[in-house]
Formats: sequence, structure tokens, C-alpha cells
Amino acid sequence: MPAASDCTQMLDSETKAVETPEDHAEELRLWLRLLTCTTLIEGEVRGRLRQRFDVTLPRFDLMAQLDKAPDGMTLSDVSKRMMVSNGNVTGLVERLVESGHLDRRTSDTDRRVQVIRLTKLGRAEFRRMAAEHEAWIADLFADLSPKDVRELMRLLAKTKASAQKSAGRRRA
Amino acid sequence: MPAASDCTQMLDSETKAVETPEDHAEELRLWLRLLTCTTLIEGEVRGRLRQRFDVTLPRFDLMAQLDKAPDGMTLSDVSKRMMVSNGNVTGLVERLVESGHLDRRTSDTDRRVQVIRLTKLGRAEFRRMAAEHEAWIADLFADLSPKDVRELMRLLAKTKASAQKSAGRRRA
DNA sequence: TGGAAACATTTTAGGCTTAAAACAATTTCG
DNA sequence: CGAAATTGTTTTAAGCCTAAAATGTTTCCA
Repeated sequence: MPAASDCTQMLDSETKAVETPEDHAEELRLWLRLLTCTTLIEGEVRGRLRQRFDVTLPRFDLMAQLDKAPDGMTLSDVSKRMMVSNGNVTGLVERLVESGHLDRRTSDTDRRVQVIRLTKLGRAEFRRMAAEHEAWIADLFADLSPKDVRELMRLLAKTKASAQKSAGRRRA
Repeated sequence: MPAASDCTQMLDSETKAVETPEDHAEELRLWLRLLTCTTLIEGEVRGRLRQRFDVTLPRFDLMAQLDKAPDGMTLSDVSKRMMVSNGNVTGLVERLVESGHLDRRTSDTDRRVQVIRLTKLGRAEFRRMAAEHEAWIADLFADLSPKDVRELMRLLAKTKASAQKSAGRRRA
């Protein structure tokens, strides 16, 4: 199978207009591989959280955000950080308040804003889960050398920047 | 901030028993970055598919699997390839048969098995979407050099293998 | 000052997703 | 052969998720 040679340079100004369907199979394969890795790891983490702590991944993720913010966060902040819709956060928070993991109150200075925090129970449970969670992640990435890890970090940072730029271009 | 030096070797047999809480912050950060990239790109693709073709990402993904299999696939095959649960595929297929994009029949040789294919309509619509989709992906990854792409592919292959090994260890 | 714009959140409607249990058909093997 | 295990799919119950519309609040500025 011949590797797709990446000849993206325009040979002359005419070429541009001719709607040459360029070959981007490599990028497509990269995207699918990225997705596979994430899905694989996410599924594994989801299963372990359920088995070991009977907690869902979204609940864990939300608690993780709050653990980093002792003074609490607004729902909007959470929504942006977790990269999920506002309505999604509303329901998630509802259930976590119900189960006693979260505390929620209306801001004194702005009555539109809801501030949420971990309760003592929520924080204790999260810390307990987080310790094991970190070990799971370490194990899942165990075959990567420190150099691999650094290199992946670098390339993913570049990927993130590229994707954000592209997303920005579209919204513009 | 001192980089965490990765000293995973056991210095002596005693060390193992002492429950040293090892530092795996780097791997954790790597996982979060991986997740961020995927979520970012996935969200972008989801939005474009909806806006441009009024189709959901899962529907598109399922059609993509079938486009590669002219003779059809069983629901199990699809479920494994897409890395989603069986029940999920059942519902997805139901809706795509309903909308005329998929054809479904029971296997002649094994009455447990359902074989699904793209209909003519389904294939035509998918091809139309796939062409644009590939361009979107290319744009999202546009700032990566060909070398970056190759290197990412390599490192993600290694990551996938590592995660699969770890998942296997757990199931064992 | 008063209305328009912006903002934070919730609601709505529909679809996606999972884990586990149930069901049906086939294969295995005593 | 026939019971037990396996395999493929569907069902169930619950929760997750999104986009878009609705609601309430604050800010901006003419």
C-alpha cells in the first residue's frame, strides 16, 4: 500500500481553482487514533470508578473541578472547564447536591449566579477516589517513557492550539 | 516548579512494602490534555455535522463503519468497532433504518445475527458528508507538520497498546 | 433614567449511552 | 443426544448530553 505523499504546494495559480480534492487521509487516521485512545482510556476509567466507588465519570469530573477551587465555582465556570453544555451541569449538580456531595448557594452580589462547592463529605470521597484514579492513569500510560510523555504533551498542546484556531475561524 | 523525576525502579525489596505514594502528576496531566483535545475536536465536528447536514455524530460514525464494509456488518462487529455498548447500537440502527439510511436483515446461516448495510441513499449521503468531514479534520490539524502527524501517530499507537495492556491486566 | 443588550441559569425535547438482565439461537462436550 | 456454556441481540432503568428557547438579572449607554 503506497503511503500518501503529502504534496500540498500549489504548482501554479491555476491549480487552486480546479477544486483538486486534496488527500488528507493521514490527518483523518490521526484523528481516529486519537479518538480510539481517548475512548479506550475513558471507558476503562469509567468502569473502574463504577466498580470500585459506584460513581459515574461525569460526577467524578465535576468533583475534580471543585476540588481545585476551595472557594467554589459558578455553574458557568464549571461548564466552560468541563467543556459541556450549561444544561448538562444543572442536572449533574442537582444530583450531587441531592446526594450530599455538593453545596450550592446564590451569590450575594449577583442573584443570577449559583456558587457550588464540595461539602466535607464530597471532598473526603473525592480525595479517596482521586488517589486510586491517579494510579490507574499511571498504569494505563505505563509503557510510555518519560520522554514519550513529554513529547506527547508537546504535540497535544500544538494540536489543541491548532484546533482552537480552526474552531475560531469557523465562528468568525 | 521542579519537574517530577521518574524514579520508578525499586531500590530494594523493602521499598515496595512501604506504600510510597508515587508521583504520577505528569501522566495525569497528559491524560487531561488528551481528553481536552478529543473533546474539543469532537465538539467541533458534532456542531458542523449538525449545522451542515443535520446529522448527529453517532449516526455519522456508524455510517462510516458501514461504508468500509460493502457486504455489511453484524451489530456485534459494529459495537466492537465503535467501542460502544450493544444496546446503544440497537437504538442507533433502529433510527437509521427508520430514516432509510440502513438496511437490516437476519443472517441466513445464524438466526441470532442481524446484518446491516448502507442503502443507496445512505451511501450517497454519507459520501457527501465524508468529503467535507475530511476537510474539517484537515483544517483542525492544519498547524501540525507532516512530521508532527507521524510522530503523534507513533506515540498514540504506543499509548493505545499500553492502555490495552493495562485493561487486559485488570480483566485477568 | 429607561430600554436594549448581555449574561447566568433552567427548562424542554430529543437523542445518546451504559450496565445489567432477559431472551433467543448456536455450539460444546459429557 | 441433551444439558450447559457461549454468543448475538434486545430490553430496561437510569443517567448523560446537546441545542434551543425561556426566564430572571445585571450592565451598558443613549
